[in-house]
Amino acid sequence: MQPRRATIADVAARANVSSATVSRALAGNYPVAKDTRERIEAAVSALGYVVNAQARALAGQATRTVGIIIQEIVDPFYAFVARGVEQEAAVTGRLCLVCCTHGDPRQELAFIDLLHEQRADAVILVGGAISDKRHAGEIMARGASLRQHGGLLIHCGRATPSADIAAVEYDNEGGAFAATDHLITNGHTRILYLGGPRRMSTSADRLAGYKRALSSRNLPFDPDLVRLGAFGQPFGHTGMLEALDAGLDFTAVFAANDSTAIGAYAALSSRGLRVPEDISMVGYDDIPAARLLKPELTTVHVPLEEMGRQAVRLAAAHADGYGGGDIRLGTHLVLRDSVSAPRRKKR
Amino acid sequence: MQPRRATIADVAARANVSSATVSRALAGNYPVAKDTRERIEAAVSALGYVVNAQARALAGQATRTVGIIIQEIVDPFYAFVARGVEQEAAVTGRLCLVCCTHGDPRQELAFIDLLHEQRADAVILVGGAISDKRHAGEIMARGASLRQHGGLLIHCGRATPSADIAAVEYDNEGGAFAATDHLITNGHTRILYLGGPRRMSTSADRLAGYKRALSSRNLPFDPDLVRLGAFGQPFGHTGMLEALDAGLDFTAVFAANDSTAIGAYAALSSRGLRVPEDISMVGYDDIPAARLLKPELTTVHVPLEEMGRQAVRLAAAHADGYGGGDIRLGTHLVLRDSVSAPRRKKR
DNA sequence: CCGAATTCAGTAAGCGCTTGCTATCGGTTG
DNA sequence: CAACCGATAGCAAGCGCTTACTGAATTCGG
Repeated sequence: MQPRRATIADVAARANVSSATVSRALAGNYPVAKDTRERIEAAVSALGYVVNAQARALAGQATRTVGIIIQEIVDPFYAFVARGVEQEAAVTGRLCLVCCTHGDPRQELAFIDLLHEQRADAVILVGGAISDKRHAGEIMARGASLRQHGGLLIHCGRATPSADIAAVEYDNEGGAFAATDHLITNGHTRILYLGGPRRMSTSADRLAGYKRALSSRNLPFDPDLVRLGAFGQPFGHTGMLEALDAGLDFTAVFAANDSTAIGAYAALSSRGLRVPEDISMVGYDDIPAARLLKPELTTVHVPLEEMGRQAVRLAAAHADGYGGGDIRLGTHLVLRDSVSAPRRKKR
Repeated sequence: MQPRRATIADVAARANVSSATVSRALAGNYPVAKDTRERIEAAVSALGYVVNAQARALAGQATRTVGIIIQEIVDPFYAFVARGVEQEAAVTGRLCLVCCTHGDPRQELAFIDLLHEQRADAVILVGGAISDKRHAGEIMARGASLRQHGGLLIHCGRATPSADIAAVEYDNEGGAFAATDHLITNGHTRILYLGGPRRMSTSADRLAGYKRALSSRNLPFDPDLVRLGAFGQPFGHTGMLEALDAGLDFTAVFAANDSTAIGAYAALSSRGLRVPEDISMVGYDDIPAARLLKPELTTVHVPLEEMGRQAVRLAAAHADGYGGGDIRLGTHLVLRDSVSAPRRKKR
């Protein structure tokens, strides 16, 4: 049906040279006489020739491809990391494959395999993982296999269980510490920790920071003030409502991430409670929506894009044979308007 | 350095069969004795064999890949389309390459070429384009080339200038008409049209809907009430401020998209004006942030994800030889809280 | 004016996988 | 009992491109 796609041989024939010469003229990595080059270029455009990346890759060139595996492309947390990856990939002349697991760990494994088959220079795994021994084992095996074959598995903001897996981390626990400490500094002593899945490293680290802040100020840790469930608006809403209905005594809430805070805001407002007059709140991640909230949300900034960029740099370094070590980026609290001193004489 | 990557030949040797048999056992599209299959599977895992997608593609298999070209991955408008594409791609067993142009038309062309080289089944171009004859010509040429080679260029929410380019559109003008009409129904006669780049089809269509609504109600069109500039929060903010400072007489604003509306909200609030008591507002796109605003934004819903899905279906149909026609989806107004009747005796 | 360096082009051997065709073998038929 | 058949397996020809090697001009130092 379609006219057979032009190959390098067709171009060569039309330009009266050998295919080797065409290849070299196209790659530009070998001297080719100007006259010859022009004839080749003419033939290329006359034929509408488009090189076949597959064939090129097969014949020994690197694929110049990185894969990124995230949960959700519309979730700003992942989107920003992806943007960093995409940016840096473009800068280093690579293509970027984006895969979304929608939270399914098996998908995660399947995508790693897929990207391995695609001979991606690196596959970047973003975000916390459920803490599951078996799954971690599967991941490790793939990390080893990838590395053995010249590729690289990179964890981005996820605990790294193996030397075969590179990592770009951020100071998750430290951010949580800072956030909690800020609340304490403002006079809060009863702080609700709201949201985040139970068995996920990201959650666990944030909770750890919260606890450490409490204890470093000699405040008691009250397990009742920890309401775990999930990241995200829905849980933020219901979780907040439940905390309120349970008659818990608290003057501030540390939301496990900004989305959770958004849900919590709504819940509070539906009960006629104001932020920060009645309840102070801090979030985590510093997604753009944090500034859309009224009052604007005080939250912990995570260098999402930069993490993505660093991951690709790691990949590039690895591909070039430099063995860069793991990377750890800082987080910091962004002060906005959702925190104030607790009301006197609460009740 | 690394142990040479195992090939199908290695597996074949270890399993005492020919590479053809291994290939067939792996593909599962040809009878292979159970015993043989098992030996092959054992060899595969013993060797840690991973098929080479490049070689497979070269040897005649389709690449099962779609490419999507968007401006910005963190912009919800694009992210939702991308999500639809990604979802449907996953369902049909395809890989999805995401490329971001950051608004540079040359990047757009470069990415089309890149994806063509990758032999993507389809390349999906999302969002309005600047209206530039020359650029449109370049795109058309690539659309033709792609189609000639068995691929397909698909425009998603962008005017389609050529029969070689497939399209998934949405009723952009109709949505704008509905939004404006809604404002008029609520008693507004002086409506500010705010935002959107000058020479972009998306902008133009929305403005056209605005004008048609006006004229269908016999209201005069006042060019002063049209403030074009760009999509996005920054312009929404400055544009709104300028309109206010110019002493323009209006009681409602139709923001070219939700981001613009977000900026406009902020500008209004910084001048002590309330929505909708002082000024009513409608947006366009219905991104999640529209519900984060207070009051929640009345806006036009665009079936972003569905557009992405449809685009991939179109691609799949094309790859299978069915020539599906272009697709056009509807839009509808989502009523929330940002519109009310204009204040009596304005001044 | 000669051997050596330099420039440019061609030959051909793969890269790893799929697949059309052929070959083998233990039954089936009529 | 011979012609056949279905189920399996192997052979070998590519898919389109890169890249050692080689070879032939051309240029250049001395």
